[in-house]
Amino acid sequence: MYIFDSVKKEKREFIPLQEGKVTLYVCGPTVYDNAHLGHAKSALVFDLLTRILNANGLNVVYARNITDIDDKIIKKAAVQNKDIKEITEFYTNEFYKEMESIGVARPNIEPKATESLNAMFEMIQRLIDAGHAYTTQDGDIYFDTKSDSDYLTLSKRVQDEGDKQERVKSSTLKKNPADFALWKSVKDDTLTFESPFGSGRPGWHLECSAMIEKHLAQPQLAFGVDIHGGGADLLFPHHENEAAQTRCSSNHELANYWMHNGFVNINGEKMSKSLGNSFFLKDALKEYDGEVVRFYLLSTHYRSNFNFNTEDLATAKKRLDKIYRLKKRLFGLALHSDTTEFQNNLLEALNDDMNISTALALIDEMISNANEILDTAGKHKALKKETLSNLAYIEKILGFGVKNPFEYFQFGIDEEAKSAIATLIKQRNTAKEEKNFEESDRLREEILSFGVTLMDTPSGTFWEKI
RNA sequence: GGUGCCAUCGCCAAGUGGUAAGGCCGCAGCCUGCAAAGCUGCUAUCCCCAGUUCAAAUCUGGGUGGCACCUCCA
Repeated sequence: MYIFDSVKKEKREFIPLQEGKVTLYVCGPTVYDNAHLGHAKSALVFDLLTRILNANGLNVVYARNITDIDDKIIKKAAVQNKDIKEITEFYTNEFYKEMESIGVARPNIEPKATESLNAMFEMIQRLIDAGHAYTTQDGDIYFDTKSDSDYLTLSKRVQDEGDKQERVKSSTLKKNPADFALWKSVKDDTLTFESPFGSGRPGWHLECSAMIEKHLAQPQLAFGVDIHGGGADLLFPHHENEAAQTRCSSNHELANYWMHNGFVNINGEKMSKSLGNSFFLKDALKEYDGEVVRFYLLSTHYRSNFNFNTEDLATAKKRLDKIYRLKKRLFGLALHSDTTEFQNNLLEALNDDMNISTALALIDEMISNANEILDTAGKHKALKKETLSNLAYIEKILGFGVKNPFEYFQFGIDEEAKSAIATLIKQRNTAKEEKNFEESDRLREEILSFGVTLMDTPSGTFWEKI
């Protein structure tokens, strides 16, 4: 398998630190609001990565954190006049539910900042002892970026002392504008923790380093984890700072491979609070099955910038529909076959830095071939076996086609409408038997008004949500 | 201002030295009572200019046009 390492900026063959095992850490959400499409994209990308690694016979230990200590959370709690914990628990659950709806499996480990404080304290102490951190007069503790000669080697930024730094009105007590907080001494009591350094709260960058050390790292290895991932915006300063913390407090570098997924834009613009164009996952899920959203967000290479729009989402649905129609065609059959050439090719494509486009092209080709043969030789048992096996493989490795195909095509149609449609179909079939096509066409128009389409097949008349 | 990324058919999107995958849309046909679905066929020389090479969408240089990060951010 090959992975593009966004720090070395090249595609590298993936060789795990320990044979047969992979440690993966991905920066998770700060739980103060619902997940937007960007969160979904990131979760989806690393869900896919995990599946591919598994398919290669590797045992993946995947950790994704929940940041439940943050100024934004405090603000939200204040605005809504709610308890901090109420906010974080609510949005953590929302996150889990939303991720589940797009087929993202839960990571093995989901550490929370509030549950990892001791690990952070230990790391701060070691940084202080080693001369990499200092305490200011007002009790804040900063990482001394000047003390790390490898600082900025990750993002390959040029240290500039110039006026650029001036625009950030940071604490004048910092030795260097680039220094970042490990511990913020806070006097208010909204969200503070007792520590050996007094009361306050930890800096954001610290939690990831500490969690990796606590849950995934082994001191004897050259890196804390095999793969560290996150959104492209995290490379600097977040990952740069994480890397510095780990480098200076332990005897190894943080990660062997770095992976950063591209951004999701809305109509060509970055999603942001200030632009007011955030697109929440839950809104997309009102219109489309979660798997359609999954398919759409995954259908473009993970490193590319992704421009979200509803037209392309609808197009993605049409492509996913083809998988489900083939599944519907073979519904109820329980046949098995050995690994097929298609499956080998699919994995090979995904092993090349997750080349999803090639993978989807292979799937389309497989579907076409299967449909063609099924059209002409309906009793082709060997092909059916092979096709079912291929569909099962697609489900497992990509998470496409996991639902009951009939239910999939009925997304958004309520029970009342369903029974009404069923009645009308019966009436129409009667009319058809009587060769009363005028009446059957009239009934079809009536059925279509439910926003569905009809298909007459040898095994009966079916409808699908358009 | 600094750093980096990108520019391929109407739209989405692979390919990164060997002569342009795939999907959507469109057109023609098969199938169908008619449809829908499915199937078949058809549709680009890769932003511009110059260079390297037997050979470039792919490498180099120069343009033009987008975008991202440098501040919390997936």
